[in-house]
Parts: sequence; C-alpha cells; structure tokens
Amino acid sequence: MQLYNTLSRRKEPFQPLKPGKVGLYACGVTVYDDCHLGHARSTVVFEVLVRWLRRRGLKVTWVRNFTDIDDKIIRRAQETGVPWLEVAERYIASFQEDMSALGIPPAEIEPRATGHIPEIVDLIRVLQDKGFAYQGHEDVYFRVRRFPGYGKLSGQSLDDMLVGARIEVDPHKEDPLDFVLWKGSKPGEPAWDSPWGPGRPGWHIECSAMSMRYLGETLDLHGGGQDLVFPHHENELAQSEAATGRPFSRFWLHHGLLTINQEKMSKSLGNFFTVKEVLAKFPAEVVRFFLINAHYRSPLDFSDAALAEAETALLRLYTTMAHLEEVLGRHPDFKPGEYSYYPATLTLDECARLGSLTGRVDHALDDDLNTAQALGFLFEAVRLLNRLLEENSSEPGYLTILFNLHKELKELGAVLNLLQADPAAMVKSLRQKPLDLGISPEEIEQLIAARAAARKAKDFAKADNIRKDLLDKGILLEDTPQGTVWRVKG
RNA sequence: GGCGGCAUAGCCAAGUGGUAAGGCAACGGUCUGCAAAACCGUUAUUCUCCGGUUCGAAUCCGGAUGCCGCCUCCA
Repeated sequence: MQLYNTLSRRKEPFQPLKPGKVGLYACGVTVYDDCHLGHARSTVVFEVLVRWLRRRGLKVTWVRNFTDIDDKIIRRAQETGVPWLEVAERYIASFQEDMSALGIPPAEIEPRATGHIPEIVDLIRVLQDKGFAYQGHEDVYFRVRRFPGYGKLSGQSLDDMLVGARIEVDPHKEDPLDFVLWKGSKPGEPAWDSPWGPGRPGWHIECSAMSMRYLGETLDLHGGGQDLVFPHHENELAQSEAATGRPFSRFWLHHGLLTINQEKMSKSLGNFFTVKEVLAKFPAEVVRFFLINAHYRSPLDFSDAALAEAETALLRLYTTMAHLEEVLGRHPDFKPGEYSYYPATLTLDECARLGSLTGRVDHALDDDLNTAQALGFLFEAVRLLNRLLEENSSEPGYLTILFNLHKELKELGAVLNLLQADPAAMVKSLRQKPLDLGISPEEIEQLIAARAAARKAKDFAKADNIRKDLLDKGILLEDTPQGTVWRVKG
C-alpha cells in the first residue's frame, strides 16, 4: 500500500518497521470544550486507516492522546470556577460520547498528558544533557538552532520564518523561534514538581513523550490535521530526534481541514458546529459518509446541503441492500454454490466489473486511502446490481450472484464502517426523519385518512388538494402497497 | 514577505502520461387515477488561462490568474 508522506512530499510504499505490526500515533484534542465536526473528521480518517491496515493483516496499535493540561483549560477553569481537572474530565467524557455516537471505537491507548509527567520530565532532562534545552527564567526552552534538521517537515528554513512572522519577543529566550518544553507555573496554577521548579509541560513535548512511551523511539505513522504540521509536528520531530538521535516517525500523515464557506472550521473563527449539533440533525452514518466521500487530504466544505446530499446518497446504497436482503429472504433454503448464470441485463464487461468489485475497492484504499474512489466503485456496483435485481429470477446461479455481492458489500462497508445497520430499518429511518413541522403526526394521519376516503370515492381533486396542502407544509405523501406513508420533504 | 496546497459538468467529487469514476440536481422513460418513492437511461470532445515536452497531457515542465492553509492556539 502507498501513503502520502508529508516528510517526503510524495506517496511512498508503506511497510511497518516490525513485520506484521504497526503503531499509529494520531494527535487528539485539547479538552477544554465540546469537539466540533473537524475533530470528527480527523478521528474518522484515522479510524478508517486503522481498519484498512487491519484488513491488510497488520496488528495495529492506535494511540490517540488527550491534552488535558494547557492554557485554555486553565482559562476555562478560571472563567467558570470549575477546577481544571474537572474541566478536562468533562470534555474527555464529551469527546468519548461523541466518538461513540459516531460509531468510532476507542483507540487502543488514549493517554493523557498529566498521566505522563515523569516521562516528560525525563525527556526534557535528556535534551538538557545533550545541550538542546536550556532554562530561561522559570521556563525551559528547546534550542531550535542546535537541531540541524529543523524545518524539514514543514519545508521552512529558520531564517525565512523570522521574516514577517509574528513572533512574540521573550527576553528569556536565546532565539525567538525557541519553543517551550516546560512552563513554570504562576501562583494558583496547576503545577508538578520538576528539576526546574513547579510547572507544567509545554504543548509539544507531551506527544513526543507519550508516543515514544507506547510505540518506541521510531514510529511507523504519526498523523494529525494539516494545521499541525507547523509548529506542532515540526517541534515534536525536532525534540524527539534530538533526544534519541533516531528518526522519530517514518511516515507523517496530514489530513485536510474541514471548512465552512471555504474557510477553516475553528474555535477562534467561531464558525464551527459541534458534533452534538450535527448529530442532532443527521444520523451518524450520514455524517461518516459525508466525511469519507472526499479524499482525506482534500479540504472538505461543510454545509447542511452537503449533509443532505450525503443522506440521499447513503439511502441509495441502503435501498439496494434492503432489496437484496428481501430477495434472499424469499429463498431461506437456498445455499450458494458453483452455479453458472448469465445475466440478461448486463454486458460481459459489466459482469466483469461486478466481479472485480472487491479487488478494485482494495486497490483504491491501497492507494493512499482513496475512500472517495472506493465509494464510487460501490455505487457503480449498486447500479449494476439494481439492474440485475430486475431479472427477479429464482435460479440458484442468480441467487448465488446476489448472495455473494451482498456479502461483498457488507464486508467492504465494514472497512469504511458503513452499511452495517439493518437495511430495511435504515431505509425507513432515513426517509422518515422527524423534524419540527408545525403539524402533529396525528393531524397528518387524519388528513391521510380523509384523502384515502376521497380516493376511494374517486374524488381525486379533493385527494390531490389534501396532498398538496401537506406538501406545502413540507410533508410528502407516498402511496405504497402497504398504504400511504408520509415523510419530510428533504 | 516565506512555505505548502488546490483549480475537473449546475453543485459535490475521483482520476497524476493512453483518450474524463461516482454522488446530488435536472431531464426522458417504466410504474401510478395523477403523483411520490424505487428502478433504468441521458447529461463534460473536455479538465482556470497561456506557452512547452511528448506519437499522445486533466495528468509532466515553465509562466499567469484565483482561492485556501500554515508561519499565533488549532484536527
């Protein structure tokens, strides 16, 4: 498989350092508030990567940290009068709740910065012994110019960074670009003892300490959002390699950012939607579909319209799954076997395409996790499958083809964490999405009954009027063999 | 100012040298009292623009324009 490596700026074949085992460290969240959909994108991207690596037979250790001590948490604590630890705990729980609602399983290891103070202190001490760290006033800084490779990840040179950059002047720093490893605490702030006095870790050092603690000095994969390339990952890389003298991570993966009106979704811009807000309006699987329908390295623009589109698209997949299960359900005694069947509705080429579905999806995901292309193949298969379903045969060969395709769709869906729900139930719930309508379901049912009576009396004008009035309120009626059902017009 | 990325149909979006996936929308058809839903079909001679390399380029190279990200906390 190939992955795009930020370090080399191109796709490279990926092989784990130790055969059969792979470690992934993905930067998690700072827990001072509810997470927004951008955080969900990040987590879903790495979740799919992990599922994919596992499908390829690798044993994956996924590490995703919580930054549970930092200026924003302290500020939040001061503003709300809630102890900082409680703030952190609350938003860790909130994050876990959100990810669980999105169907994302926990990572193998979810370390917290405050649980690794000894490792962090040790790491800083090594850096100090090697001359990469120095104490200035109450803080400890990393001596950026002593590390020759500084800038290799983000492609910047130290001297270029100085020009035009907004660098805060700090009289305790030897160089304005040096960054904090250990931050001395002010009175009343949370603090841990250290050789440099009471304080707390800087932002970057925790990730170096925790990733190496769980995955060794050289990681296979390290990832995060593109906004972390500089300074966070550049600094992590510098301090880690300075300390160990070894390559820190073989691959650096960075996903594109979620945007709104083409602008980055972020707390500071205030243009964000929390996961909870989005899940109140759209089912989790729709949100997942939306997030992986674009390549992970592209920017992805959020809007209600885009989510609604994703909902319709997902419904298409589930509708075919439901149809498939209905047909197979009509033949409970059927056993798939080596039967031949020649579909009348498909060309030879189309049969071949259906036959190579799994191979093509695998190939797409092998190529830098191209989920968008993989989904495209799934939709193509569904279109051909729909045509096949029209043949409505009872021959064992025909049923075998349906049986196998159903199995394939479910297996391929599992890699993307899609299509695992009961299709009939999913189709129903996707179509009858409850919203604020200004009319009660009881009233709707009454009108439907009135319309049914009119239709029975062949008074179609009256029946059509009722339907039209409801449509004006956003209620769409559908006459089905099981009677009239209603749904919210999308 | 520096670094990086992106520009493909009405919209979203794959495709990185061999002649434009897929989704949504729209339109046509099947079905229906009429609809809706579902299904089928149609919809880019062309990939921001200008040069160049090549038998051949959306894909590679040079330039222009526009947008975005990072350089400050950020997934």
